Amino acid sequence: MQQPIDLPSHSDEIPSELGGLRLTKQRKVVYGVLLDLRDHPTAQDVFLRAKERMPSISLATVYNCLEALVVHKLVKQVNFDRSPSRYCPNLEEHVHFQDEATGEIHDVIFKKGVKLEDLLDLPQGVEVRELELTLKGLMPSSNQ
Amino acid sequence: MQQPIDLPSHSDEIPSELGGLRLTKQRKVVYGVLLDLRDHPTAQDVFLRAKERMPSISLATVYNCLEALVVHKLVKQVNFDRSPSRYCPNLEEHVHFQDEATGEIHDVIFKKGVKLEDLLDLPQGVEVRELELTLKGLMPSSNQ
DNA sequence: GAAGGAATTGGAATGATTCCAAGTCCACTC
DNA sequence: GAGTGGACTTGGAATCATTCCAATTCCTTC
Ligand SMILES: [Mn+2]
Ligand SMILES: [Mn+2]
Ligand SMILES: [Zn+2]
Ligand SMILES: [Zn+2]
Repeated sequence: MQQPIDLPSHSDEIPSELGGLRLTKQRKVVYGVLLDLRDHPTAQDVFLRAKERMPSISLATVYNCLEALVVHKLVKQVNFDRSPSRYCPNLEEHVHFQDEATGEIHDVIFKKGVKLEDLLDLPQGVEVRELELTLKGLMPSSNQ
Repeated sequence: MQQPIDLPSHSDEIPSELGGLRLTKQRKVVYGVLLDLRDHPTAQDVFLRAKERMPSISLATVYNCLEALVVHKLVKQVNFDRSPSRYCPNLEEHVHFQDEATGEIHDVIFKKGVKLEDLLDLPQGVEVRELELTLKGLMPSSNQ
């Protein structure tokens, strides 16, 4: 059960790939789920939502699709401690804040012009390839 | 098999507690393992090293001790993605850098005077309770 | 030195994720 | 427009770090 794009292949209006990723029906459903409600769902959450759109989809496929989307950098995998991974389609550089009152995860962006070197005492010459910053705390409103 | 401190209880020179944590033989062994080689070992690593000092210690106890040390803030639990947690006895505020060439994890401290608010566009009034920052990349020396 | 509560222990259970082998599907070729 | 090959999907089993549990062992206190 694999179907890359539902358009005539001679069309060049809609890509059958996205960032080098072949867009199968299942991958489109999974990606669509993430784009439609950007609440940082777990794989299980995505699975339940995807099933509404494609009842035949399997959990294994959801994991496969999420993995493919992450590898191709269309989606970020977000980890808070060792709880189930969450998935985020926001491609802007950003970090994650979890409201301890509601459990909700919010995107937070860096201020303009901030550089890592200004922040951290990194050893001379290190090349930072990946950065993950997670925050927990309370939002003003959730503060009763 | 639980033994808080090996000193007469009337002595007040060495605490039988540390940060409110009862120091049993096992907890001292586990904490000692972390202090002696600060290479951010996993629970499994700690277990193997602890067994050299106390062959009877169990993995469950190592997990229990690490948990207790973390709750009492004598040790930080460090997570890189979903790999096994690592443990760090460095109480200074710091973040973690993993050298992708060697796998080694290094402590990195913030520059003096850096404030989160200077860095991030946090919504007005949020109270940040926890911050975890992990980096991956290459050290200059490991660069060939 | 008995009692009670906390800590330790071995082993079973958990649960997110990964693995696997079988079945599908599709893009391409002839 | 059938045939092929390779990628993708799927259900179920396996993995494995971590947690749970019930029994036992240890202090600490009375
Ligand atoms: Mn964390
Ligand atoms: Mn990470
Ligand atoms: Zn996000
Ligand atoms: Zn550290």
